[in-house]
Amino acid sequence: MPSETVRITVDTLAFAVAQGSLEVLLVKRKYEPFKSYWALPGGFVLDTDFSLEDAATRELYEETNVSNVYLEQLYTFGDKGRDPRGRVVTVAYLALLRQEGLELRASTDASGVAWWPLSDLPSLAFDHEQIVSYAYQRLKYKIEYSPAAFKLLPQKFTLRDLQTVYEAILRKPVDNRNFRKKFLSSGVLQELDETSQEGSYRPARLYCFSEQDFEKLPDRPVFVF
Amino acid sequence: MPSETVRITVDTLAFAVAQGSLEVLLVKRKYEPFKSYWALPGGFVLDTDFSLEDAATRELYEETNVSNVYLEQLYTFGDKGRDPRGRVVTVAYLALLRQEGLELRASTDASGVAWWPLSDLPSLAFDHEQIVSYAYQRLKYKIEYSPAAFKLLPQKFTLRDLQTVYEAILRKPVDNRNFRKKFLSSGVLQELDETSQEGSYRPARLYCFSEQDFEKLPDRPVFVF
DNA sequence: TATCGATTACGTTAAATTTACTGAATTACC
DNA sequence: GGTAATTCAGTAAATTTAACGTAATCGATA
Repeated sequence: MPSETVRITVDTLAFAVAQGSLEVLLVKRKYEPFKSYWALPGGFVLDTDFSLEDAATRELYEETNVSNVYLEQLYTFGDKGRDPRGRVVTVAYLALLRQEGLELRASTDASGVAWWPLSDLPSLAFDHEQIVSYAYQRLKYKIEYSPAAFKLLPQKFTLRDLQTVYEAILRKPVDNRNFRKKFLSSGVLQELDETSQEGSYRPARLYCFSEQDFEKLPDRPVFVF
Repeated sequence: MPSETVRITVDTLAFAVAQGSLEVLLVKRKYEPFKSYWALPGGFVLDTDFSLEDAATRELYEETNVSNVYLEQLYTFGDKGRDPRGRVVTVAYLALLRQEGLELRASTDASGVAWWPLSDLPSLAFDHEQIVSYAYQRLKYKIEYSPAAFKLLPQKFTLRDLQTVYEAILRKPVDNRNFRKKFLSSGVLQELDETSQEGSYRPARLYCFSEQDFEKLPDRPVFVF
């Protein structure tokens, strides 16, 4: 009665913002199916994985050497025929991180790992293009009502850094002054005593994100631009 | 390499509003595990199910005789130990429907089907209580930015009917006049030439929902009360 | 047939928020 | 000491929200 053999994988779509552009982390497949295609890092859930998120964390680490990142479940894909090897149900995860300090390293069953700009992706294995667009949609909404954007920034950042993240994700410029006003009046930013000298102009104040103050906000979109 | 045997089920949490109260559809289990506990309708994904949503639709029909309802994927639960029979990954679905015209009928492996008020549920099998609270959370947000509430109403309805749905889900009274104003000015309601006589007072105008006009709205919360 | 209770339906106003701006302050560089 | 570039402070009109008052319409009642 209980169905044929169904196998479960977890795939992770990792986002980061680099030089004002939104990028995703991909691995190049060394073997069939979809040999030499780029794909999301991921793989089969093992007996030793307590949770699906644990599995996603482990696979991300094994396939890219990336660890310690924010993860959340995205969507589960299970249509017949999405994997030529048989029925495979994939639980997709969304990861948000910074590129600095990473040492990308492909596993032995991959021939490469790299960041790709979302606006210029290669064609992907399986139905991974669908996962990418689903994840991007989610991210766009998420930065409006959650502290998601801060997962893409270092602890200390300037308002310009924060705005760059929003503009990269929204793909449109936002009004400098209204952006600052909305964030400063929201109370989620803690002003630090440090500044950041970027160029031959006025240095920008550094801030850090206050999780506690964020909790006080209503849980509906507050960072809408 | 590809893990132990993992089995996949789809469980559906069906919501409806009856007499101003939000209710969920449950089935009573006839066999172990969790014999005689109430649980969400659902079961194993079969080879014949093309998609996971197809599987959810089929299981809902087999276990409760309910068909033709709105379904959307909710979340996937896969922690070890959530099912005593072994590793079971459950893809949970959210269903929205009306109770009128249904003929609930339990399958042979269940000893009952019934609507339960969300505010007064029995203790549930597996981790189904977690699924219920996740679904309720989702529904609460969903009626703010999506036409979800209309899935719980007949084609023709009064503004009072609509308000009752919102109040049942939000669990709080809403200002009558502001509620009407917001919906009427949103443009998603088409005024009909009919009225509904409910009691010994002024009859209420009937409206229907316009999907097209809804599409024109910004995709952020517009029905917030 | 006039009044009453209940509910639908329409408006009004003050407060809060959003949007589109003006312009000053600070830095490195020449 | 001026210039370019960017950070940062603020203002004012337009829009939206929140909290109300009140008229219109029905069946029931007397």
